[in-house]
Order: sequence, then C-alpha cells, then structure tokens
Amino acid sequence: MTTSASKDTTRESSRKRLHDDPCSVARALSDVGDWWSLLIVRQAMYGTRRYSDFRDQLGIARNILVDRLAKLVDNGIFKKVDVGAHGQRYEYRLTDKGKDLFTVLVALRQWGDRWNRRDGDAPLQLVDRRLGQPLQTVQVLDADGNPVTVSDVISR
Amino acid sequence: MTTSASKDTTRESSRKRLHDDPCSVARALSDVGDWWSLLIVRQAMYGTRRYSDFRDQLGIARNILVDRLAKLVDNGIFKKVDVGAHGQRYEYRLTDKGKDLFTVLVALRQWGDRWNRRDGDAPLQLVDRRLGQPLQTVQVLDADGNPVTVSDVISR
DNA sequence: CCAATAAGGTTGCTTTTTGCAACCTTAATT
DNA sequence: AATTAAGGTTGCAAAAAGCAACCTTATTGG
Repeated sequence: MTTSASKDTTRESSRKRLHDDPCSVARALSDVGDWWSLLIVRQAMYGTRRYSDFRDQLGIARNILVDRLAKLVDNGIFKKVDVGAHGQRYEYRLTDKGKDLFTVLVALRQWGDRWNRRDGDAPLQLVDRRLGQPLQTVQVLDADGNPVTVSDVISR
Repeated sequence: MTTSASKDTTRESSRKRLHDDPCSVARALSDVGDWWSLLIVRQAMYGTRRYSDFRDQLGIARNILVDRLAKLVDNGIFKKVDVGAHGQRYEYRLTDKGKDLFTVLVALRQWGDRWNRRDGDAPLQLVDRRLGQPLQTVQVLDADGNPVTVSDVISR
C-alpha cells in the first residue's frame, strides 16, 4: 500500500521561488538542489530503500532525513511504500521520475572522476550488467550526433 | 592577470567531509552541490562574467555571492580575471573544468523539462549554433551504444 | 504469547548558514 | 574634479542544519 507523505505543513522554504523560475535548471534544483537530496537519490540507486539504511549510510541527521524524504516524496521522486506486515514499516522507492535522475548522476559522477580524482582512487567504474563493460561517457550531442560544448549552443 | 581568490580563512564547511568521500558524486557535490553554485555556473554559461551581473540576475545576497564565487575559484571552476584598466575590475570566467559541467547542466535541464514542465512553458530549447537544431537528449549508453537505465548497471 | 529490540520518527536545543541593509574603497565616466 | 558604479565588508536577524534524548509501534527470539 502506498501512503502519501504530504504533511499539513507547507514545506515552503524561502528559496522556493525557484519552483517558479522560468529556467528548468532552477526548477530542477528546487527539487534536488540541496546537499542531501541528490546523495539520497544516489544511495537509492545503489539499492537503499529504508530510512535507517539511508541514515546509517549517509550519516545524515534523523530530522533532516525525514524532511528530505518527505520533500522528495512530495516532488514525486520517491514513493513511500508500506511494507510492514501490519503497517508502519516503510520503503522509499524511486519513481520513474527519480530513476530518470540516473543520467544526471552519471554525468555528475563522470565529471567528478575527470576533475576531482583522488590519488590512487581507481574511479570505481559503472559497468553495464549485460556486457560487463564500462559505460560510455555521457555527452551532449547535436542533431547529427556530434559532441557540442557550451560555446556551440544558443538558447531560444 | 589572474588573481587567486584564496582568502586566509579556511573555507571549510562542516559538510566538507564530502571532499574526501570515496564516491565522486559526493565529491562533485562538495564543489557545486549547494543551491547557488550551479545556478552561478548556469548563468556563466549564458555569458555572465561580472559580480554585479550575477547579483542582479540571480538575486543572490552580496556576501553569499562573494563566498560562492571564492569557493568556485578555489575549486577551479572559475578563474578570477582582472580586466580593469588600473586593476580592481574583475571577471569570473569558467575554466575548462567549469565548462565541462555543461553536460551535467544540460542533463539536469532536460530532466526538468521532462518532469517539471510548467503549463504553457515552451521549454526554451537549446539549439546547436551550427545546425540551428535542438540538441539530442543526453543519455547514458553502454559500450555498444544502447541506452541503459539505473537497473542495467552495477558498480565495481 | 511475552519480552526485548529495532524501525521510524518527534521534540528541544545549539551551532551554522543565509538573507538583508548599511557602509566603504577604488575605478570609470562626464 | 565630482559623480557614479563595481566590488566588496560588516553586523545583525532569521532560517536551516546538526545533535541527543525520547517516544511509539512493529518485528523477532525464545
């Protein structure tokens, strides 16, 4: 059974104006643009589903975790699923919208591996389950399939 | 002339432990994982270079902008360039590392356009300057070029 | 089926960060 | 030479984050 996490409190931060920003980057950041949210999503992509596991793995304070999970549920990135035999045991599962952040996280990870490699850190590769081989580098491509950089594009 | 923005104060937030996290996503977020940093980078990709323009366009508080720009310079994402005829007039220009965040921002933007479209908002396309056509959707591909989702990969 | 323990929080308090406004110094501009 | 703009710094109030204690409802082991 799926329970809604909407509390009565309006979860409106003062930065929430971003939610109405004409740029979708800003709106995206209002969903996942704080320190913890993307880390929670990343952890979920590694398979974590339970409150206590997120807490232990991330070292996040309890109340902050509650708040972030609730926001992420409100924003449609997780769904809170009751898995207890008699209620009160929950799993936080990524929705399709949440899973679709995979591209963003891989792009961020690859960027981190390119520019923030720590000495000796074998970059802990992501490999495709089927082929057992590393993924391609995520790229921005034009309509013909050629890689483009920031200076190759205009917004309109 | 390029000036270093390193102040004497150790710009160490309590979340800085992320800088040593074994996961490069966490390390990436310690560079650009707060509310404003990615918005500043986005704005820079639209062409903004001056302190006062960032301030006006983003509506960010002066001291926070100073702090974020300094951190971004420290982290090698911007370089601070003195452009005044007699010093004291600066531009903040993206480094290669900063420009390389383009992929992340496009991925984030496309995700926002897919899931947070506001009614009537023609998603304000990014088009390739050469072809004048919209960019492809950023995707994660396996070694053979097939799109993969989160459930298709393992980390190792 | 009962006791012990774990899950999943809530509450209150302290410390950090953010936001805001006032002020300041050094270039450009006229 | 006077005025204005750039690029800050500082102090203070408000918000958010971190921490520990506590609480209630399952689940588990015997």
